[in-house]
Amino acid sequence: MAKNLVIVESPAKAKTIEKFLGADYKVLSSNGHIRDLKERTFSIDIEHNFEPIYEIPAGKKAVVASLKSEANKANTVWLASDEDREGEAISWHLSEVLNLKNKDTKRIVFHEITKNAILEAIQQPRSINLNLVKAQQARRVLDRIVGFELSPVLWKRIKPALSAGRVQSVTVRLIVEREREVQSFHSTASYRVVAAFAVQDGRKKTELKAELGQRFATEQEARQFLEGCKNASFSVTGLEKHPLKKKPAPPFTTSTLQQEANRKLGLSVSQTMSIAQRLYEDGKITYMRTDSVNLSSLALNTAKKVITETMGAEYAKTRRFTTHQKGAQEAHEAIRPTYMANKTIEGKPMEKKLYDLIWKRTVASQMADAEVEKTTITIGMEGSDRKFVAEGETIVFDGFLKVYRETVEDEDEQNEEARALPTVKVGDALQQKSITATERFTQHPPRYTEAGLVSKLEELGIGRPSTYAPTISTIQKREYVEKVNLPGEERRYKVLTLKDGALSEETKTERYGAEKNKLVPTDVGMVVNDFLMASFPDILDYNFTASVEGQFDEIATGHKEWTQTIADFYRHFHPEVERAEKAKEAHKVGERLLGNDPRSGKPVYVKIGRYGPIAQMGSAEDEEKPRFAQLKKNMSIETVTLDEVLELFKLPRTLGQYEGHEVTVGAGRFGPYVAYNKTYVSIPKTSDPLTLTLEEAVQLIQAKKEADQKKHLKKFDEDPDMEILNGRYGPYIAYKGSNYKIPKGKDPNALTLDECKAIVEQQGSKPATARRRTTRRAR
DNA sequence: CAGTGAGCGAGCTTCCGCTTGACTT
Repeated sequence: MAKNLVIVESPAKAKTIEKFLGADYKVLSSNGHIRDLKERTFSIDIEHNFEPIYEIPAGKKAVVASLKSEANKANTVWLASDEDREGEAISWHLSEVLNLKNKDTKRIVFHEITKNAILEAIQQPRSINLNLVKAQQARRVLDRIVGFELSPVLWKRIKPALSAGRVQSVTVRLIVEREREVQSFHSTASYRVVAAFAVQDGRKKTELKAELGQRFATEQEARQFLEGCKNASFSVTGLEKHPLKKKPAPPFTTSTLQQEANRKLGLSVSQTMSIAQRLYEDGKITYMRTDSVNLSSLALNTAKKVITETMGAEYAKTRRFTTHQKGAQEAHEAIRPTYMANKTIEGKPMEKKLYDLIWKRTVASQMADAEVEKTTITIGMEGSDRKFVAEGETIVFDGFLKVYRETVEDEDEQNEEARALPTVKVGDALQQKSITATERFTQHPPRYTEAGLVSKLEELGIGRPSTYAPTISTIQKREYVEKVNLPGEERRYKVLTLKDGALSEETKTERYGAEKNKLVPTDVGMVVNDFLMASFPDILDYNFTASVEGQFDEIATGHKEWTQTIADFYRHFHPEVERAEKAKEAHKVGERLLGNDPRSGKPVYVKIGRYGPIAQMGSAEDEEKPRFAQLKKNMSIETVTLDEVLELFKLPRTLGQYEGHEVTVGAGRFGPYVAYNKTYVSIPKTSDPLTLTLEEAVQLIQAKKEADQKKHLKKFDEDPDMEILNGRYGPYIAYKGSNYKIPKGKDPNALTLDECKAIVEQQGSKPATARRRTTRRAR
């Protein structure tokens, strides 16, 4: 029997550590937190000093039970959760729940999973830091208060099932504000002038391209300048060379890994995390949720060895990086290969690629600076003080660039690939080959990618490595933002070319502003954001998290009582909630009056309805009930016009009678449809619901009837619930709202009721329970 | 996956941070 029980947070970590510690130690994991505020209810007793009401979530009962029994058997329990606020709280909850207070219990910490680090930690046990635990409790309670008091206000004032919180609401704000910047951006044009000169470089003829140091605001100025160049002579007036050193980027943290995996491999934030998780569980990389750029001494040494052996000693340079990020807690190492000597691994293609990225980034971070010579050639024009400038780079020593180059997001054409320039000397006369002035446009700021957003959040100190991916998915699930591909637009631009003494003009077209996988706010996102900004400016402030973090630090150092901090916050926050809840305006939040219907004179609004953005004609006080119409996908509350909305009210239309029933055309959740005697038929995209005739509608109805007949293959008189249907994917069994697959090789028409029952029995009610679980989780 | 189609309405919804697991057709 093991005398010692060590409890860590992650099972993969437990496995590794057990190997280091030997037979006297059993290592188990808590799988993160084992206790939390009760689900579904507020669970903070405001009246009694904000006393939290904790519970062990259903999913954690089994873990807790097995920890309890092992703890009872052990002589000493070592609490080895991470060394940060959350980790300290995990240890405290363990100590409470497993009833360890009267036992020999020791708290230990380590930042890296190496044998030395762990043996050292065992030598330096301490007790649980209760101030740190209180700081975590304050964090937890504050988040619950904010989330559970704000969200219901949104249900009441905007629409049900929305949510707000310290992290997610600010994240949405970033996207909304960026979108508004994009929308209000006005592009301006200017003319960029580039000259190509013929140069004799040693024995070969080559070309030197240089850009005029200034752009022209108008075509006329550009034209004038080119005219002036016709007979001008050019010569080299300046030649500067200076050495430049480039340093490698630090090894990966969660956010930089997400960033680079997105740019280099096209992975989404959550894809990156799940692939990294597999690598971690296989023991191939260190922990993937970290904000630290620190590497263990073991890693530093082996990196040096690998670099020296494979590339030469001049390529190695040991570097220690330090974190400057706001709120970083550095409980783990940076993300790195566990064994630096493994340049490649076995695994699925994406696992290999992500590993390769991590390996290169880590190794590069321990390599020498790259040495570059930067050359700047200035070209003068006789009789003018305008100058052309050419910049070039040559690599003197590649250093870390041999292994890894960080991708920079950079769509600006000015920064062309740095290249070597031909050899010239000051005074050389240059012959012009061509000079062009090209119309260029300023560009709006780029919309956020998922990874770009994470990096912004990290910069602001909002959220943690473990929550970046979930936060991004929450705001998409709530439909505050969506990931879109924007095709961009075409535009025309002018090019003026001076060649062989003649000036010519050409108009070209280009596509611009195309964006892939970018985040844009929905109508609901914008309305919710505007409402929160107006009612809770403090919570939505980009510095809110940083400022409460400062207070949590004071609690952690024992300078403040946690209940006092929360009481101070609650005292001014709660009245704001009550005010925002009560404020009874005549119209709902986010409503916009577009004008009046020219036929009825009734006012036409757009707003957020229970099921999303809608248009409303007439008001609730009118005798006649108002009419509603759902906005189409591409419409936005902020920009839609009265005429566009009036189109929507042209449905439903009545087409006439068919076999004694009224035939109407409506627009529903799934697009336009024909309704007739309680049956509904979707209108195909090829027909226009506004001009559809009665004859065409009847055709659709008949086609649907036929399809329905084919659909019901078999019914059983003894059990009307059991049916064999023909679906899009072939025949299947439908029974009490669930569908079941017919086993291969069976003739669906020959099935008996008993056989069907057996199939239902065999496949069980699994599909229904599975579905329920996924939807529950989707909330 | 397999069908869906109202009317602004009860029910119920929600936070952040630690960690993995499992319905696969």
